[in-house]
Amino acid sequence: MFSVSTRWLDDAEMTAWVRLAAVLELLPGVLDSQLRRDAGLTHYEYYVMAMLSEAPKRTLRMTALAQRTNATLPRLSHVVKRLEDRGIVERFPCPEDARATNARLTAAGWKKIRATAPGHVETVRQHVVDVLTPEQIAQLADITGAILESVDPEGNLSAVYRR
Amino acid sequence: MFSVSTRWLDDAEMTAWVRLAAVLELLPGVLDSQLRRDAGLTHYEYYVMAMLSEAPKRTLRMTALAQRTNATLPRLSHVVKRLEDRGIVERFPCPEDARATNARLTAAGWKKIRATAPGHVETVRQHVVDVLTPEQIAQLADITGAILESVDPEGNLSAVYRR
DNA sequence: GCAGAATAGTTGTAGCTACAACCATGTGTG
DNA sequence: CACACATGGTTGTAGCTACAACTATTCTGC
Repeated sequence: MFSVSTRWLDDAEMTAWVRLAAVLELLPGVLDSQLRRDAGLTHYEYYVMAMLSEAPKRTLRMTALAQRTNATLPRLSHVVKRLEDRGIVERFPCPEDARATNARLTAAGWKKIRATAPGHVETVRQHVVDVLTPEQIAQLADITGAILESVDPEGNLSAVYRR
Repeated sequence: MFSVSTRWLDDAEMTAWVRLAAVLELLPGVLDSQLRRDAGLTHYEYYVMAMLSEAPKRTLRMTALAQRTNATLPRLSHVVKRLEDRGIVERFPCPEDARATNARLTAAGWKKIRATAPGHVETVRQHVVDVLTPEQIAQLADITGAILESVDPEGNLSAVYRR
C-alpha cells in the first residue's frame, strides 16, 4: 500500500495487459449481443442453463449453481425467478435439506439451450478459437490457468475450468 | 446459422475457452473491488480518468473518450456527470465545434489518479503479470492481439491497445 | 434437547448501463 | 439559401446486479 516505489509495467508487460484489458472489455459484449439477438438470453442466463444442462438430472442446488456461475445468491435468485416465469427452469424444495432449493432445467429449457448452443459455439470459434493456432490454444490454457490460480484461490469456479 | 453440423470444440479448445471465460468472469470483479475499496472508483471510472490523464491537456471530446473507453455516449454522459459532481472532471463546450463537449481532468482528478495508479498496477501485477513468465507475457500479447482483430475490426479501441 | 450460531434462500432498494427519444449544431445538395 | 440529413450530446426509463436485511431450517456444544 505505502510502498516507496511502484514497480511500473515495462513495454512488453504493458502491451500484454492493455490488450487483455481490451479483450475483457469487448469480448463479453460480443458474446452477449449474439445470445440476446439469437435467443433472447443474457450471457449469464445462458451459463446458468449450460451448468444445469451438464448436471445430473439437469438439477442443481441454488448454492452450487451460484458457485459454478460465480454469482451471489441474490443475483441467482432473481435470475432463476425470471427464467422460471419463462418456463425455462423450475424450482422445488430439496428433499434432503428443507432449507435448500433445487433448480431444474425444464424440457422447454433443455430444448432451448440445444437450439442455442451451436450459434454460441460458432461465435466463440469466430472470435477466439479459430483465430489462434493450436500452439496458441495450449498457451492460452496455461496462461489463463495461472491467472485463475491467483484470482480464484479458493477454487470456487474450479469445478468448471479444471479439466 | 442453419449449418447442418456444428463444429464442437475439442478437449484442448474447450479447456482454453472455459478458462478464458472464467477469467472474463472473475478478473473484472477483482479489479473493480480493489479500486472501489481503495479509491471509491469503478473500474470504468478509473479508465475514463486514465484516458484523460494521457491525453494532451488532459482533455478529450466526449465522443473520443467514449470510443477509447468502449462506452456508449449515454453511458459516458452519465458517468462524467457524476465525476463532475465529485470535482474529478469538468466539462466545457468545444470552441471549434459548438455541438461538441470537452471533458478535462481537474487538478483534483489528476491528483486522485496519481494516488490510485500504484495500487491498481500492483493488483494487475499480482493477478496477471507476475504470475506469468516473460515468454507467456509475449504469447499473451499475440493471443489477445489476434482476438482483438476479430472482436474490434473497426479498431475502435485500437488507439488504446495498438502499441 | 435447547439456546446460539451457521447455512440456504428470498426480498427490497440503490446504483449503474442499455436503449430510445429528444434537442442543437453542422454539412451537403438542388 | 433552404431543406434534408448527419453528427454530438443529454435526458428519461426499464432492467439487471450488489448490498443489506430478513426468514426459515439445520448444526453444535453443553
